[in-house]
Amino acid sequence: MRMSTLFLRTLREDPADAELASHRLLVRAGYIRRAAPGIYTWLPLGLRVLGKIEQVVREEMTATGAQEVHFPALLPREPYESTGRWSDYGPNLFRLRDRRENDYLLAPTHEEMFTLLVKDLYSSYKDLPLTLFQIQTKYRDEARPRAGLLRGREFIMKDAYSFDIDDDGLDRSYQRQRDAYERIFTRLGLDYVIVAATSGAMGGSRSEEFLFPTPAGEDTFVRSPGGYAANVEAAQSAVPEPVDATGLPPAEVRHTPDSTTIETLVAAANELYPRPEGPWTAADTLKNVVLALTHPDGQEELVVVGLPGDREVDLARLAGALEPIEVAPATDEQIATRPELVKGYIGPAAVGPNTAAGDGPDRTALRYLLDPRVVPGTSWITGADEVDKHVFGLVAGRDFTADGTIEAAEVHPGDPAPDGSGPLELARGIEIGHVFALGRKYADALGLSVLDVNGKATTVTMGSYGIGVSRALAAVAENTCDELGLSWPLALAPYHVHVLATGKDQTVFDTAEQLATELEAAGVEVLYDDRVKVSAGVKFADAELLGMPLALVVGRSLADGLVEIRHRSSGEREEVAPEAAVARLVELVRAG
RNA sequence: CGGGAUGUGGCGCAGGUUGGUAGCGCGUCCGCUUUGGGAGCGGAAGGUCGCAGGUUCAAAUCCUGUCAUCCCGACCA
Repeated sequence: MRMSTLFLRTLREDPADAELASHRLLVRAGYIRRAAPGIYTWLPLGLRVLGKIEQVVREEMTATGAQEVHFPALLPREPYESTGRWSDYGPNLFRLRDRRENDYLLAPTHEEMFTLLVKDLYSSYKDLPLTLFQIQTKYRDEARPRAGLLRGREFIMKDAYSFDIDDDGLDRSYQRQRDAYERIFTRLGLDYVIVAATSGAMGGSRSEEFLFPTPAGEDTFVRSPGGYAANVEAAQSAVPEPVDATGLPPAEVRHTPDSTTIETLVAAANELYPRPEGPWTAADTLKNVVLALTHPDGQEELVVVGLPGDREVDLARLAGALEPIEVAPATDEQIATRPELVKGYIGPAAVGPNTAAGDGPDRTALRYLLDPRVVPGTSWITGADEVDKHVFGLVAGRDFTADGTIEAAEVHPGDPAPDGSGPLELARGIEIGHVFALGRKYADALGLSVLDVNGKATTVTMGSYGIGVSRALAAVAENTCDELGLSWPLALAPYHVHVLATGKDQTVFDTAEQLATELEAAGVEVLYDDRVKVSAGVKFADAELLGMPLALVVGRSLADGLVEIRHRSSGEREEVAPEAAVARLVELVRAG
């Protein structure tokens, strides 16, 4: 490609609406243009990179035995109605009407369509297992698109779906996809972390996310030195051993005036009831928080969650633990509907356990759920269900029990991993892939079954596997760029070698032209900067901004019989004779 | 949906408080000079100042409304 004719305009200044390096540089380097919030146009250079990423994904998917199909992005309402997602997806779904007032949507993901397609064509266990995939444009009307390609409203996604007759088959299909994902992200040169994820609204047995670690990421995850890793929403707490409570004094109700918060309670305890072994801390208190749940059928329920006073409720974790039930802090009005709840002084005595509560139809009973760290034998200061009164030395298991445990407390850095693999650290990442053992939810909802060996109809079990392709492109850019510009790995770069003719000497241009042609003939992808009247400085700066992994500079040193090869990522330079340049570059390109 | 900010040639911005012929840098076009780190000089094109009302002799500027975009949060694959 000759730069004099390439459809490209680089920007010297950062676009005002771009914050993140990848976003800024992809726009400045002329790879993408914003068309609408969260919606981008692919320019020639960007499209070449996108094509290469798609190709890597396609090759690895095909290698697993998956077959490529392509669905429309514009879909009718009915299939999404039958799985409930027409309404479940809420405002995030792009909806539209045709001229006859029929409802359509721009697909946010295609589970329904894949399921129906297989139902349409297959009906025997002999047809399974089957894995299909597509690389498709997806649409989600995000409340707040941001960071360019990293979180768009239109984005390109590879989605694959496996269909198996039984759970063992699903396990194998899942593992095969998971392995392929590791190969794909390795080939893309992307750092990634595999974390346990919540199974989410889709239900299912097993789910893992592939995260690209970056401070700009929107997911928080935890990991331990010993290898435990989980999305913070799915992270399990390390549960301590029960403590022997024999010999602990009986609980005692004490006067604690104006102590409606953990902070004031600890202050009151230390002032009025100091203990010899050191001051009371928030960790000695048991905080009971009232939450309002909304069930999918619209019913509301209040629950009380008890957790150590040095932790806040993490609503995202709680929501993850209760999905698809929605969660919100209870309002004062809601708390007032239960006379036994004395705000600021709520204790286990009033709320738990309630044998009538649970998953039964009676949601008027107040459930009491405990943080897993509140194990039998631990002793707490907690509310006495009376204004200005707290109870000291209330022992779990001896003096109170609950209706169950729940992961609702925020995770702190340094908390032990649940598998004993060391202290947890918290980090941010962006989801670039998700593998998901769906099970039979969609097959059930849409009636996908096949006849088994005995001629009996059996519901198919499914997995779904996504990769954010356009997001991965941005992640690679983010991962590799520097202050000068983009810097692509050879496998993804729009062109392998950027040939620069610098100077005004005609022989420079002739030589550069000839070398570019020879490189192309040798199968190397070449971007040749043949622009005349453009200074060397401009060409160097553009080459660094555009980020081809190798540059061949033909210029000043040509008079001495030398040309220069530059390595974009390392900054390394080597000088070779023009006759040797092609062979050397071919060698570098072949080496990867 | 809450909080904050911003809308002025293709891009980045000034001007606005004090109303009076719309400006700067980059980019683009023409000419000459330059050519290893985003060149110089001279000339040129390009803007209903987000939109709609209002105040005024006169509005980018003041008032009212409205729309849009970005950032933080909530939410979210």
